[in-house]
Amino acid sequence: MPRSTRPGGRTARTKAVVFEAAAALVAEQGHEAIAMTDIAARAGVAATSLYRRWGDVRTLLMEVAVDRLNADSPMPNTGSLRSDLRTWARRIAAGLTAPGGSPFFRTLVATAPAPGPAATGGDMERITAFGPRLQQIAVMLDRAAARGEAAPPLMDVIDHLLAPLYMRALVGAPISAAFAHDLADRLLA
Amino acid sequence: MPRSTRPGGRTARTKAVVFEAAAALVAEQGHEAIAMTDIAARAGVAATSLYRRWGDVRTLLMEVAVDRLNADSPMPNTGSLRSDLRTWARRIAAGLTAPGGSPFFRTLVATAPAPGPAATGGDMERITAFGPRLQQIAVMLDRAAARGEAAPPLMDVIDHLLAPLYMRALVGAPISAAFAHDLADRLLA
DNA sequence: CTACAAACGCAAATAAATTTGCATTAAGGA
DNA sequence: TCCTTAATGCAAATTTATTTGCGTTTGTAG
Repeated sequence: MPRSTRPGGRTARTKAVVFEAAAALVAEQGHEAIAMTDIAARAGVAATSLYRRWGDVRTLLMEVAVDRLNADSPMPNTGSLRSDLRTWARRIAAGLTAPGGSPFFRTLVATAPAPGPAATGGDMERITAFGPRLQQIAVMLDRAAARGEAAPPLMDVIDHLLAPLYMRALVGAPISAAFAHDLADRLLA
Repeated sequence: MPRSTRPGGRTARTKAVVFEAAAALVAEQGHEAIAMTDIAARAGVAATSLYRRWGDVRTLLMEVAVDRLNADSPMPNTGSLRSDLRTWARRIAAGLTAPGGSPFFRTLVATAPAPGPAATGGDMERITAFGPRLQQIAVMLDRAAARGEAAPPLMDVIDHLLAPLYMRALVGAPISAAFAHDLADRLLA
């Protein structure tokens, strides 16, 4: 299987092997016990290079987690919001239950810098990692609104679709496709 | 304000100062950059003792986080499930928005060992830290059932009350009392 | 093809964390 | 009160992580 996304530069190449090594370690043993040294050894690159490029393990692991979580699949566009949300929720559920799915979300949470002080004004975009995902949801909702369907606010999708799924991933509760399906329906009820 | 929960033993005394020091550090700078050394210095105890008692920083921080999150307030018992859930949700919201509230949940998530492999069977009890809380909810639901009220399953409370609240805490989204209130109502709808 | 600069590897130096051995203190029971 | 044991402090030893200096490789522009 040819890797399309790996243009020339040596830089990109080493980044690829480093990310692969780090991701493998995260999937295998979780983020907690991983040292910069481990990743370097597994990737076959000098630890020095990792320190120079990413500074510390947390930064590197966070980038890896973001990278994995944002591996974006095209948004469903079935013609009805309900159907769109269903398949989208199922897709997220599948991603979380996949081998090494939830470890990356756990890693992101653990490595992401603490959110700002009060958090009085903004929405979820404080964690930039979720930016792309939120954009996708917004597109889906906008399309529905354009069709004349009643679309829930973005924050509702976060609270009642994303939150239960991710929370279950965090604590290791089962995440079935049926559950994702029900969440979508419940959101539109 | 006298601290009632601090019985004699030197052991308990040092544990208290260590927990206080660790909690203060977590509240101030988050869990990510805290070393065993820092806690020892702040608590005024030898780092050696901390290593001997807790082994490593993660273990200690996790215990501290659990300790804080389980500082149990008595469950509301107003006579109606709806009212109970409302006040209970608001109480959690208040705890999360309080200074240093969400950092402890973030710490727990970051330090808790990765949940078991498949997670096919069980419920949320895999993370033992939530055990007490879940017990409390179960009591509340049982009381309602005993009164003849229709009570939602425990997992629904987790998915639709706890999840949105804690998820918002994780990402730094605003958590208002009104929001908690609405979650309770929505759960019973 | 050549020259340049960024990224890299390696080894040494440094700094920090963690362990270990031993003396001391304090709690609880006889 | 005295004795026993667990917990602690302290300093030294050890390991591990991180930084630094320098020469080498490798893209890329000219």
